Amino acid sequence: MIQNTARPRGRPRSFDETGALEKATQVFWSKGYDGVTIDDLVAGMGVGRPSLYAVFGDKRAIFLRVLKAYAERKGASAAKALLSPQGLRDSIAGFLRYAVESATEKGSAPGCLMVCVAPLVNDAEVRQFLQNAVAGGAALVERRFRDGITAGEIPSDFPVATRTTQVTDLARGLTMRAQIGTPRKTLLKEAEEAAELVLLPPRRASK
Amino acid sequence: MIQNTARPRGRPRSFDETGALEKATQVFWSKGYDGVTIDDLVAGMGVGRPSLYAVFGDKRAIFLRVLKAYAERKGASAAKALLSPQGLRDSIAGFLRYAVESATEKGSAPGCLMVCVAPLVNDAEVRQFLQNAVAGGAALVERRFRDGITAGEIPSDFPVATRTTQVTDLARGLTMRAQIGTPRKTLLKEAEEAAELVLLPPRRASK
DNA sequence: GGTATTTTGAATCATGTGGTTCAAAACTCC
DNA sequence: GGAGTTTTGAACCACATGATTCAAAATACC
Repeated sequence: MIQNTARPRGRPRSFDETGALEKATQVFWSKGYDGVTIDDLVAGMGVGRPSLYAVFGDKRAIFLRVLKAYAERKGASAAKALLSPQGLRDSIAGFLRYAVESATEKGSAPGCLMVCVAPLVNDAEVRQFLQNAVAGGAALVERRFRDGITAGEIPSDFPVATRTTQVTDLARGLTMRAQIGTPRKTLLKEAEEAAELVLLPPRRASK
Repeated sequence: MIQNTARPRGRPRSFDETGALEKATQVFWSKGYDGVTIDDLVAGMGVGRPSLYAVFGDKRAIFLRVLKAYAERKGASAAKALLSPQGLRDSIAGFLRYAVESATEKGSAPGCLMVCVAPLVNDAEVRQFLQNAVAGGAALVERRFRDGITAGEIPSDFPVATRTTQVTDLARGLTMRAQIGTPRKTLLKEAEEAAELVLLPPRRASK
């Protein structure tokens, strides 16, 4: 029998691993990648320096773990906002609203780790991860559009691919404006308007 | 009589002031604000350390000068793309194309100093400047829409304010995707599609 | 209780970084 | 050509930062 709750051998850790990573998220989020020092992480995560290196590795490794955990959480939330049973317009608006809300959350820094800070990190692995994450987000939106066609909410010749990148680009724009201090209320209104925009019927092919 | 070409008194400078600032632009652009060290600026600008401090001040002061010069140049170019004599759709598309082109220029880092890096700088004056610059850019777009109404290119009830922020948000989205490596060709196509989107006729008020 | 095992905090070290000093160099003016 | 003026490069300083070491502390196993 394997004891599932078996404690490991030596002195127990004084911190929670995933909890410390969440705190690290806040540190990177508020200071950017290059802006954080190891001392910032030590202070923010509540983990001693030697333990930090032993458990997580150096700054780059910590950021990668933070980024992946963050992407997973945000991806799940975005999927929930997008795919819960509701009309197409509510889905798209919900997606954009979620982007705005998480970028203007009280208690967190404004903006978004993946949209605003990660793209500036000069690291091949971060880049690669970001590109995949971006593609994943777009795939989610695209899927919702296709479901909308199946359900008859939009015509079958709706330009799904085009509108998908437009939704994500608009979300990026809203998020960046959150970063520079645009108030939540303004952005929420614009999220609704953006949803309406991308659902407008395309111009009929002329001739 | 004032001698306009009078050389100043002592040893002449070995660098061109505005030229050095342009080189500094590239340094900040490619490394971000927190990522650059004074040594990076010394190497990139071709200015000795003491001269750098004497003429420009510290890193923050240099960045502010760089940002202002950059904003002025880009603002002028954007205005040119937007307001040159052409149809409304070409104007909007030209604006978005310009955003993409300057964000994917060979020889410069990808992205945009004002859209991608400045928003992350944690400085009150930078923030204030950015907000003004953003408002100024939007005002330019809005003006073009209004001219379009006057010229009869769009109906007088066209939702100018809404579409204006959408154009700028889409531009931000395209620029951020340039930053993470989306190829110019893809983005240029999307710029055209974005211009088409924001010129679609709004839904008629129902009822 | 004693031993093995793991984590922790404090101290430590080498290096990177922001910023200054100072004598020599390169000019103009007389 | 000499005096006055400004810039320059090299050296320098204090401090922040990344990373490691090591004995003490806290636990499980026997």
